[in-house]
Amino acid sequence: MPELPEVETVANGVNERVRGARIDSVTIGSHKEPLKSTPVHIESTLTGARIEHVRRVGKTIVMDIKQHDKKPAQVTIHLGMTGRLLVSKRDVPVPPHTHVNFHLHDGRDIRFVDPRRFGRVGVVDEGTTYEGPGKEPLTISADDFAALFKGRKTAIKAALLNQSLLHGVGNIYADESLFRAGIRPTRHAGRIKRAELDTLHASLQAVLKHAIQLGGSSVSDYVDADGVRGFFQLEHRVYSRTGEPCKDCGKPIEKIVVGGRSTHFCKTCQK
DNA sequence: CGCGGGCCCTGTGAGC
DNA sequence: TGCTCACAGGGCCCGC
Repeated sequence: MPELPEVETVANGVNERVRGARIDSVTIGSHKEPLKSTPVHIESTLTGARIEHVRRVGKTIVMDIKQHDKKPAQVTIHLGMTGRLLVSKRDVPVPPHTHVNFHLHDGRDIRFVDPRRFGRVGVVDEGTTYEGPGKEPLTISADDFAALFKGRKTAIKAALLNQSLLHGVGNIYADESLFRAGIRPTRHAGRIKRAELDTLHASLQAVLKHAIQLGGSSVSDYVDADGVRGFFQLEHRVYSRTGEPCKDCGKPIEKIVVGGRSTHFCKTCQK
């Protein structure tokens, strides 16, 4: 489901609701795929901990927690394609596909729900900090951005999706930023001129910031921590607009496969 | 090491 | 109406 703007929206929403709360206990479901750490490890790290802060690193939600007499630790929550993180009162029925349920001392739950089970919940050892696999798209400099693609033969779209380079960009925002920069998704990353990479750097940051302001993109059923849909899908210029007229030139938007993902672009506007 | 393809899952909607 | 099939915002793992 979610890319950087959606994860940021969820993390901020959950942070506002649960910051400072105490975790009494944790219920963990029977499926093992959604767990990146063992149930015992998750339970021992979370039980009795106070939630200091909830934030985003790449596409991962990070909960900073503190247990009495222990070093700070973190819970990492990756939403995969269909994951949600819901804050509910305990008497609200627990939805199907709830894999981890954090029970707060104040009577609320934080529920990790994920039908497809591509998401993951884990804990980071006390005293270490989760950094994510790559660089932050919102704060990377133009120089560092350009350096990521040097010598890479892969398509620029595939490079944008590579989380060990930049973390947080997914299929929607890769397509949207390439359209706004006028760059064809299939171009070899290493052969793109510096001036074009500077344009892409600016387009990517602008599109991500705009999407965050609008609460992310709601394609199908994405909702934030309050169950509210985002509105950035109304600003999509190419993603999921196959055959529809380009907003700039009027020619139909094309759909191909790049890096194993559906890729939308305008053959006239993107060189 | 870099890169492409297959695979993991369930739910939804298009098309027949 | 009801069924089948393709496809979905992600990422790991494998082989080349």
